[in-house]
Amino acid sequence: MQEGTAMSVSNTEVTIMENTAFVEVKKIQEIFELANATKNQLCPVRDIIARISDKWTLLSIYALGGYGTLRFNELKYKIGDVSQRMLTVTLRNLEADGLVKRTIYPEVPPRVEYQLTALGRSLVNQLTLLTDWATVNGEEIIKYRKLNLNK
Amino acid sequence: MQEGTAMSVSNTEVTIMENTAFVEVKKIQEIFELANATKNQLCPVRDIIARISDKWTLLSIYALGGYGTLRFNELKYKIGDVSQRMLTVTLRNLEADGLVKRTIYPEVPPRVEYQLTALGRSLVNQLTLLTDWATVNGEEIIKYRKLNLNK
DNA sequence: CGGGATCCACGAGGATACTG
DNA sequence: CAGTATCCTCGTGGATCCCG
Repeated sequence: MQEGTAMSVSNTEVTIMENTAFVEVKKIQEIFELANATKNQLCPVRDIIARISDKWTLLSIYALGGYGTLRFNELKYKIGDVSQRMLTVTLRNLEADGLVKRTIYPEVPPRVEYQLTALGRSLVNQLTLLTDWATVNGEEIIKYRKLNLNK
Repeated sequence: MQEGTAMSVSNTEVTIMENTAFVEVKKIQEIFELANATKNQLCPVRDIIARISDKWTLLSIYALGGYGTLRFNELKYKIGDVSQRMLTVTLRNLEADGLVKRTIYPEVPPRVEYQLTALGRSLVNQLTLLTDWATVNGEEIIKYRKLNLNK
């Protein structure tokens, strides 16, 4: 653990392997090494994560994942506190990324329906796992947070 | 569940079930209904997701997940383009949430080491799945994005 | 109804300088 | 080395009004 970094690294890896699959650790290291090689560009992954990690994006994907097809105002109502502008911007981005399909019905008054594409649906499955994690561990995090608030 | 949407909803659910497990869809719907009942508070989940979806938070967790134990500047170097201030803020938040452990060695010059807690490591496993998804589908998203750029 | 366009406030986050 | 403190910029995102 002191100055000989070679030994401490291998010790660290052993410790981590107790809780994280070794192959996963390797994968992460490769991503960072790739990022170093290409000078501060954490491959498209970073860009993708940044995009979907947006607050309204996440909620929009969830809503469409949970309810299938929604009109603009239905979606707005489901999310609750999103402004009309931000929902529009969010949906346009999702459409441009091929995650959401937008269908316009040339009626009066106009009707527009949104639904996830196959790509979008495959993402929901991943995000659901993350939500499960947050549901299970949320309380513990809140507990820590309040604990540190008193310091 | 509103006026005449009962039929279209069940049709929609059938369509979705082809690609998403029914139990997952139900879970999402319950979350949104809970959010409605409690007036615009998507339970702690939303708060947690918002917190970890921060750009530097995500990268810090990944770096610590991939390399185990890192000193402040090692971490800064791995991430690459994070400012020293934002890394400090990010690590303080992660520490307050119980995801990262901060160890100070009272030496001169001072040495501070960061590593994930068990809670943090369990999160890495979830995030890795998300990264896998981004790795597989990243190209397709970029493709769509460029396609729409020409419009 | 489902947006587009515009204006503006505010807070995240970068740059710089200093310190235990 | 690992921060803290201060200042300042710039983009996100809300409010408002208008349109097809």
